[in-house]
Amino acid sequence: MTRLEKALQDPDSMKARILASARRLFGANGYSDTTTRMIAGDVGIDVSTLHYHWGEKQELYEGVVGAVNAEITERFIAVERRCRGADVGRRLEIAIDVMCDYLFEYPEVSNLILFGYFRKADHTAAFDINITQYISSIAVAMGLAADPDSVSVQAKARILAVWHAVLNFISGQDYFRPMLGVAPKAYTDVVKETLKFILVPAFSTETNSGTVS
Amino acid sequence: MTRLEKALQDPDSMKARILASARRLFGANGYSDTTTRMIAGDVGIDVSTLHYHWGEKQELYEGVVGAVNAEITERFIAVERRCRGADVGRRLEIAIDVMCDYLFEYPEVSNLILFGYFRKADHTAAFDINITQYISSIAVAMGLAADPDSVSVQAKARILAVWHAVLNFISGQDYFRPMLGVAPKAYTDVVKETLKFILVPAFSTETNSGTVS
DNA sequence: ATGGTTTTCCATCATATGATGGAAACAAAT
DNA sequence: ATTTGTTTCCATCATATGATGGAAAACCAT
Repeated sequence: MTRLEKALQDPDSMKARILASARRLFGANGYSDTTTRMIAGDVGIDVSTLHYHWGEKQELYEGVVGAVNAEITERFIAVERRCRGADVGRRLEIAIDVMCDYLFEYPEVSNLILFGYFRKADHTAAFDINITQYISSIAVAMGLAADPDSVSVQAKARILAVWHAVLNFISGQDYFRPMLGVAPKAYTDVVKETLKFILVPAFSTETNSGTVS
Repeated sequence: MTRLEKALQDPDSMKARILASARRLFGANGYSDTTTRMIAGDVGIDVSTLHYHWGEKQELYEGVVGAVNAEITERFIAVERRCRGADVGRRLEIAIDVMCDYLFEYPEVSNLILFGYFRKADHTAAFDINITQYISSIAVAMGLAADPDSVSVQAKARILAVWHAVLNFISGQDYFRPMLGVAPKAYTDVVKETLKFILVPAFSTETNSGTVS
């Protein structure tokens, strides 16, 4: 194993440490409000060292997005596995619990996804956390469609609504928690409860075999 | 009426024209990615003319937020008026229709609200579009609480979830519409339908007099 | 130890941006 | 027409930021 290959895997490597700081800061401030000097300062290195390892700022950002994308894929697969055999209501509860736990643990992920909605930059390739690719498989996992190619517009839209509700509660927590007047720990429970309250009846009381795109 | 007073009311006044451009551009790009030169260029004036009328960039942004806040207040009052006498399900439908129509017409409003969630700047006074102040009155208007002072945490959280679902579908429309593969006009209908599908059953099948904060 | 490779930092550049001073153009009242 | 007050633009400044070259330091196999 060469030195370069090692650097890509060792979580203590400089490149990995920069990535970790970048992920946190991009998630907290967005792309434009995060400077390469901020990230370098957070790691405790000079800005030129950052450029040495990652090249342009955009490449670093793409590195962050790529890592987060891989993580999300992992979680979705975990949800799918845990959903097998359960009915629709139970599947939704599992999905809400797993994704809430993940996103509350890594709130920058939620921010990065939402930031992507606003970026003017071309929404191509590795620069966005692309939820598109997951939607259909989630619909199948939730029992809303038989196979990924025959998911109705309605089903896709409903998945999106669920997903968004989760994201906003996470990203807006500093905003909403004081408004609700609950402790940080209680907030996560309120969020889960609210999501289940809203989503489970909607998806349980219909057959969802109605309109097809 | 002095010249100054006139300038504040006339929508063709330079100050008003700057505000209109600023609103559109801040909404499209966010605060940091919108430069005073971009706004001035959009109006067709020099950047110093912009500063002459509005002072610092932040004051201009606060002007935008203030105007949008006033507009939103107006719409909420309209919703409340149109809801009187209807049952919970019908009230939700009215609220969804009115707010969707408004936000689809002025998508920058949705963006400005969501941008506020991320801003590190102190969340005080005139700088945020502050949804907090509306939540309780909406809960009452929707029939989820008897008076604004006794709105449960759960009811507030549910209002938030509804509100967010709307905002995300608007702000993310360039992102989601292609994914759903529907025409722009059809998209608004899909959004309304989806929101109603998800929200109405949840709020109709319970008494909502359960837990109180 | 030595020589080559890799990594890190200092100094610096080019550009973009928020902001301002002052001159010129314009408007309005007398 | 002259004066006074307002508005607009040009030139400019100070700062922040992305980025790079090159010297110094650290690392590593021999």
